[in-house]
Order: sequence, then structure tokens, then C-alpha cells
Amino acid sequence: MRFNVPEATIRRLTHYLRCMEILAKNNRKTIKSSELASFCKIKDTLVRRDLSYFGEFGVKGVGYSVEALENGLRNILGTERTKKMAICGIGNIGTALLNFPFKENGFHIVAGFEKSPDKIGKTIHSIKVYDWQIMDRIIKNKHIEIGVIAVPSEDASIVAKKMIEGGVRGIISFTLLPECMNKKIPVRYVEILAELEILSYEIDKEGGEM
Amino acid sequence: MRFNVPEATIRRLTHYLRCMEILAKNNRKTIKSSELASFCKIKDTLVRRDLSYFGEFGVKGVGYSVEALENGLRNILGTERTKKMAICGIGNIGTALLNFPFKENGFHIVAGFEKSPDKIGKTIHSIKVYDWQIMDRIIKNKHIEIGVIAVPSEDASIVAKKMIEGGVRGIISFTLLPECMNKKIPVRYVEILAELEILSYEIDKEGGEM
DNA sequence: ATATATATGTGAAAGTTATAACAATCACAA
DNA sequence: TTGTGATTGTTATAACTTTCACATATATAT
Repeated sequence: MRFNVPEATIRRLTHYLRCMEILAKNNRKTIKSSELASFCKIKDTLVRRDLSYFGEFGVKGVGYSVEALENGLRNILGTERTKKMAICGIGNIGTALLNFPFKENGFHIVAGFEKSPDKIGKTIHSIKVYDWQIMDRIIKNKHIEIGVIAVPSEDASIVAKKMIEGGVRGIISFTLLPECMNKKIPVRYVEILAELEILSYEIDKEGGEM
Repeated sequence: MRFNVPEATIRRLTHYLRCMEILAKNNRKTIKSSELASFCKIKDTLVRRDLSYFGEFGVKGVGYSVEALENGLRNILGTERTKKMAICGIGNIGTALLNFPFKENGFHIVAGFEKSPDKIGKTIHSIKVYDWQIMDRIIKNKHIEIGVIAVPSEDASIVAKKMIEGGVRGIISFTLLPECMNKKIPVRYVEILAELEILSYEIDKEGGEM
């Protein structure tokens, strides 16, 4: 197992985990693949295939234990061990992120970074905002593993560079990073505008074909 | 052309569009597929294949006109015609969205909706916030096409239902909507937590295999 | 004019992902 | 302790996506 797991599978694992969180809150003890599949609007066989990449989580004839599957998923995704995170760019999005309860899900925001002097030194939602120029040093000292880029497009590349110098092991960015980066670490995008554009495409397509 | 375009292709079109926006700002007149591909960290042949689903945008031996390709992409994605949009949930994320310049890209926010009385009636960034109970009526009257769901998980399904009753043609949601919906309209997710979890998976995987 | 270099668009092949079909396993009842 | 119904895990197949290879078209220099 775990030869060449499709990325789509990993994304679906996060959906399964969201479902487990809801089911656990509702005191559900077990769930079967067909039910989980219908929540996620996919086929039951795909749920089983996805999980089978990582082991055997279910009981034949019975289904999956909600608690065991939730733990199993967290273990696969690596969120049982809390990871330290820093956010660069304390504007619209950055501020929203600081208020988000990521800690429940294994991500601990330990620092913010900003360019503009009127924000540097402030404490927002009990997270201190530093000058972005000392970002690499703070990242190193605090052993921050994940950097979040929430700055305007034109500053994104230099921020990414500084984060990598500091030693982050992965980056989440809200804007495209077209620059080639020398050191290879995983980068993932949160593409709000792209989702809107894809939705726009789908809306117009439906209208045109019916 | 346009038989069965992969969704991954549509997503890449949005990346190409971001690149065109940057290139246009820098006064670049033309670009070739190999260069565009290297910006997006994909193969040049995939760029050409993606575009070829929708027509012939380039000139052999020369490349693509930045302006023409930008217009072509907007046309494909349907963002030349501005679409009206409303946001339900004026919390962390909702407020951040109200401050975002989506209008430049063809999306016009015309209303906000909230549950909590202390926000209803306010005007944020010149957008009026209404009681979410009258959401369906306002959506109908203002001919809003896109609904954005930025409410807590437990309220998401009822909000989606009301949006659809109002007649939106597509939904963007920041939380999973596990409920089955009777009327079929496209739904797209912005999954900040999922991206973090996938990143966590990738970080741990790299560490383990090296 | 002609040759050469360059870059697109596309049919065929390779690679990847999802689905279908089914064998294996478990709970429970008689 | 055996039989029945239910549900998982997996092999084989189908569907989809990307890449390769190359024919086609354009610009430029001589």
C-alpha cells in the first residue's frame, strides 16, 4: 500500500474527515461506505478504494467505526501532531485566518508578519505581528513548519523566498507563485477567484446546453 | 471542440488568465506556450492541448498575443459579462470577501446576508447587509446569480436551500454541504482547511521517504 | 525566392484514475 | 455450528488525462 496515491484521493480523505467530525458530534458510532459516499456525492466503491491505499479500516459486513476512521484519517494526513504555522500579510484574508480555529485541526498559528509599519508590533487574537524583514529568523527560532502567504500578488515571490530561507517545509498561498523556486517544498493554493471563474464557466455551460 | 473538457483544464485556464494579467501589466505583447508552461510548472504541450479544446488562439512560429489570449480566456470562463453575487455570513471570511476587488474580474457583490441582529442593516464597504431570512426574496429581486456561503458548518445547508429557492445559478461554499439538494446547480468549494491537511500529508510524506 | 529556425495544433500512445464485478469476512439467528 | 444477509477489500476493466511525435504554418535572413 501507499505506492502512488492520487492527489484526488487525499483531497477526498479530508472530506471523509469532515464527515467523521460531524458524525462524531451526532454520536454516530459506525458508518458504511455507501452512506459516506452519498454525503460526498461519489460512488461507494471509490470510498473503499481510497481507504484501501492506506490499510483496512473497516469490518466486513459491518462498516467503519466513526472514531477509528477519524483517528485513522488524522494519522494519514499527519494532523495528529500539531504543526506550527505563520501568516504573512495581515490584511483582509490574513486577519480572517488569525481568527480561525485551526488549532482544533492540528494547525497552530504562532506568528504573523507584515510589511506596513502600522500593523507591526500589534497583537491580533493573541498572535504577535512581526516585521516581515525578520521573517526568516523568527521562522527558524520558532521552528515554524508551514508558511501562509496572504500578501498582494507582486510581493508573493519575495515572501516565499524568505519563508523557504527560514526553513518552512510547506507553503499555502492565496496568490499564484510563478517564480521558480530553487529549494523544492510543497506549495498549495487557495484559489478563491479561480473557483468563482470555474463556477462561472459551469453556469454558462449549463445555460447554453439546455 | 468542447466535447468533454477536463475540469483540470478549466482550472489551468484560470492560471493562464492570472499570468496574462501580470504579463499585460508588464506590457508584454506575446508569449509562447513553453514560457507560459514554465510559469505554471507544467508541460508546454499541455498548455496547447488545453487551449485547443476551445479553438486556435496562437500563431504558428510566433506564439500567443497576450491581449487576445486574455480576452479569449475571459470569454471561455464567462467573466466578460459581470455576474452578480451575494455573500451569506458576514463573519471573518465574509468580511474579507466584501473588501476584495472581485469586480475587476467580473464578479459584482451586490448584497450581504446575516443571521445575527447586530450586523443586519449595516453597510460594509458600501454593501448592504440584510437579514438572511429574506435572502430568497432579495436574490430574486436583484437577479443575483452566485451565492457565497461563509457561515458555520451547521447553518450551511439551510442557507444553500434558501439561495436555491431565490434562484441562484451557482454556489461557492467555504464549508462542505453534505445534504443532498433537490435542484441541481453547480457548487464549488474553497477548502482552506483541506489544503492545509493535504500540505501536511505532503510534508510528512517527504520527510518519511528521504 | 528559398532555406532555416521556431512554435502551434493534433492524432496516437502511454499513463493514470474510477468503476464494476466479485471473493472474502463478519454478525446474527436458528 | 451452520446458513444467511450484509459490507468490505481487491482484481480486472473501462474511462479519462497527459505526453509524445510530427505535420503545418509563420518570420527572418540571405
